[in-house]
This record gives sequence, structure tokens and C-alpha cells, in this order.
Amino acid sequence: MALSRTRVVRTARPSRTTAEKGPTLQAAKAAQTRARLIEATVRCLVKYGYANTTTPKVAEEAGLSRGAMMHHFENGTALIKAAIAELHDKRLRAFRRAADRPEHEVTDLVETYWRQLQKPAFIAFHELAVAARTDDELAQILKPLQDEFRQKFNAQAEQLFPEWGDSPVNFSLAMTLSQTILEGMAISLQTGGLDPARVEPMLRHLEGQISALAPRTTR
Amino acid sequence: MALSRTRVVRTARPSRTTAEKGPTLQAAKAAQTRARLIEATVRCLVKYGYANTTTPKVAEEAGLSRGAMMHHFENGTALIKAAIAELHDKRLRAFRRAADRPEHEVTDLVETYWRQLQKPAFIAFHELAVAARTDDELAQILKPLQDEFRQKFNAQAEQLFPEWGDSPVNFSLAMTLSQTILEGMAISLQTGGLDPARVEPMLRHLEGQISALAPRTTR
DNA sequence: AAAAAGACAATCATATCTGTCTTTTTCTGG
DNA sequence: CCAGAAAAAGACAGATATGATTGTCTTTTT
Repeated sequence: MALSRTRVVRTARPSRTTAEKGPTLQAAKAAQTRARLIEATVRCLVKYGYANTTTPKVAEEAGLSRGAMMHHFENGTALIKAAIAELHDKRLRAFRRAADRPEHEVTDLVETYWRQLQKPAFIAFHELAVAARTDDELAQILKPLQDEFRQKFNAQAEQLFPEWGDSPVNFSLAMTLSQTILEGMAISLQTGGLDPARVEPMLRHLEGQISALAPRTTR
Repeated sequence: MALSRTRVVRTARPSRTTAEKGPTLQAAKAAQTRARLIEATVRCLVKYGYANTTTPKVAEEAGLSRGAMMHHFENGTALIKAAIAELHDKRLRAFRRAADRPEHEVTDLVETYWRQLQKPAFIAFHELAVAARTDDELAQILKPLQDEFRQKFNAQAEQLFPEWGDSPVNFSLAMTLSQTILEGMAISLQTGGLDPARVEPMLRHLEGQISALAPRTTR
């Protein structure tokens, strides 16, 4: 996609006259089309990778003409930004949903996050993260979101297992361990050719490690 | 770079008549130029990423004209292939060199591989691995090499610490654990925004884990 | 010294992506 | 029912990468 090659200072579409009248009606369908375009963008990120996610490809994936697409997102950059926001919200939403479940085993953290990482959203996110390494503009968008995610990840875990508050060192280690192993496996599974048979043993080992690091072994 | 868009069946350069006479001549300078181009390619992979590693960029990085470059590597694909082979050999060489050291602590494996992963070669390799996910041709080149590396990695470790031969389950786990954690950290350090302060504790924890998995705790 | 081969440089033609602009179609509300 | 705005489609020009071609100079080889 190669974020923004030109820096045009176009005024954002004025739309809806000056009188911000009724909340809206028919134009709510526009939101649906925007959502469709965003989903298509994510699909393209997974199928073609960031570099080959071009505006024609996204339009085709969404079943729309490129012109129509540019009507909803004036820029290819705007599309990527919207997709990133959507991806980020989805990750946080899925996490909060999982945290609301009644039962809370210490090792649930592992299983829940691992399931997360199996979804296309993570592949798309990693694709963006890799691209951001050599794309400053992308990096500036992504970096804060990554930090926020890790922070909320830890906050969620801390809230879920308050008994860990006494040993922050162990907690920090358990978090980094979980994130590194699980994300590392997810990436290796896609790119590095990690043997899928090795996944289960690793998950169990990680669970054992976390239990060992926990102040009170819950099981 | 977008590996090979056209499939030309060009005959390989005949060169040096039929009589394979003198083994060398002054045209060994060509090899030097080829090496320079390959190094430039790796540098570009690190600086610009795979997608933005274009033939003009490589030529510029090497201080050569694009035409001259195309003389040594008829294809952009050929250049990438050569760079991959070089990267692979370098990884294996560095590993064998480390294995030849006199002292062999169990945890040396961790330190050695971690040092490996800090070098640009790994960044370049990961850049290629990610691109290969959505590029079949690249994947076909890379996959066998990745498998070979992991196999030799394990073989090296097995040879270095023969006492592990008795418990293959633990050995397998230790290997996967090491590779996943170290590679995961290296990637997160570049893309995911892993806090560098977390690296040291993780290394020590991993070393502890490996020692615990070893049949005889060497220390 | 002549001829052949290699190294290097410059240019051309094609394809694709990008952003912008113009035109057509489809509503929606007075 | 019809003017007007939003949505959709299409057309266009600028930029860039790629492979191929051509030409020049240097270094071997004969």
C-alpha cells in the first residue's frame, strides 16, 4: 500500500450542509459500505500481505468500483487507518468479552490469548507491524495502539487475578513470557514453519510455568 | 521486489568456451561485484523491507548502475535467491563457529542464538519469511532452508550435549522453547515494541528452564 | 595486433498503482 | 413528481518498477 505518497491538504468532505440537522437516516447505509470496505482491507492484508494490498484489490474484494471506494475513503491511507482502528477495537473487544466469563482459571489467560492469535486479525496486525518497521508513518499510527494493547492486556490480567499483586516481578515475567511465547508461536506457525505438533506441549508447559509463578497455585 | 512476473527460459551463460582451462583470471573481480550486490541487497532488506527492496535501490546501495547490476543478475529474482543463499550460509557458518568453542555450558545455546538474532541477517530473514507467506515462489525457496536450519540447530545441540539423548521429550521441548522465545523476542523487539528491559529477565528465565529440563543439571 | 568476451551504462517500452476529475446512476425529501 | 445530493462508476495523468535492448569501454585470448 505504501502509505501516502502525496501530502494533499484537501478539506474533509463538508457534507450535510452547515446545519447539523437530524442524526441521519438513509445515509446509515454508507456506514455499512464503509464497514464492508474495511473488512475487505483486512482480508486483503491476510491474503496478499501489506505490500500487495492495493486499492484496486480492496475494491475488487469488496465488490465495489475503485471510484466508489474513493468516495468513502478519499485516501488509500485513510482506508488503512480505518482498518487498523477496527482491528485494534476488535482485539480489545474480544479480550474484554473473554474476561467477562464467569470462571477464571489462571491458565485461562493462555488459552484465551492463544485462540485470539489464531484469528486472521492477528495475521493482519503482524503484517502491519512488520511493514511499520520501515514505514515511519505507519509506525506512528501503530505504536501507540500496540502499547495500549499490552497495557490493557496486563491490566486485564491483574484485575482478573488480584492475588498476583503481591509479587509484581513474577507477574511481569508471566506476562512477558505468555505474550512472547504465544505470539512467537503464532508467527512461526505462519512464517517459520513451526511444527504444529509442538504447539500443544508448549501450551501445557507455559501453563505450568504460569502456575509456578503464581503466588497461590490455584489448582 | 515481487518475485518473477515473467517466466523466461533463457539458457544459462555458456562462458569460457568449452575448454575449462585456467581456473581463474582477472575476471574474478566479477565475483567481488556479485558479492557487493548481494550485500547491498541484504542491507536494503533491513533498511527498506522486502516490499521496498527494488532493483534501483539495490543498485544505488551498491554504487552501481542498474544496467550493470542486471548484467550480473539477469533477474531481480536471481538477486533475491543469491541473497537468501548467502544469508542461509552465514547463519549456518556462525552457528558452527560458535559450536567449535572449547567450553560448552548448557545455557550457552541460549546466549549464542540470542546473539545471532541480534544481527541484521535475522531481520532480513524474517522480512523474507513474512513476505513468503503470501508469495508462493519465495516460500518454495525459503521453506527447505528453514527446515534445514532447524534440523541443524537441533543436531548441533544434540551433539553438543549428548547427555540429553536419554530424554528426547525434554530435549524437543527445550529446543522449541528456546527457538520460540528467542525468535519471538527478537521479532517483538523490532516490531511489537517489546520493552528492552524485559529481555534480560526472560533470558535468565529461559536458561533456568533449560537447566531444569536437562537430565543432569550441569551447574 | 586483431578478435572475442566481459563489465558497465543509458535508454525504451510495458505494466501497475495512485490520486484526481468527470459522468452517470440511485435515492430522498419537499 | 422532480430537483438535488449522495453513491457509484469510469476516465485520466503522474510516478515508479521491471525486463529488454543497445552501445561503449576494458580485459582477456588468440
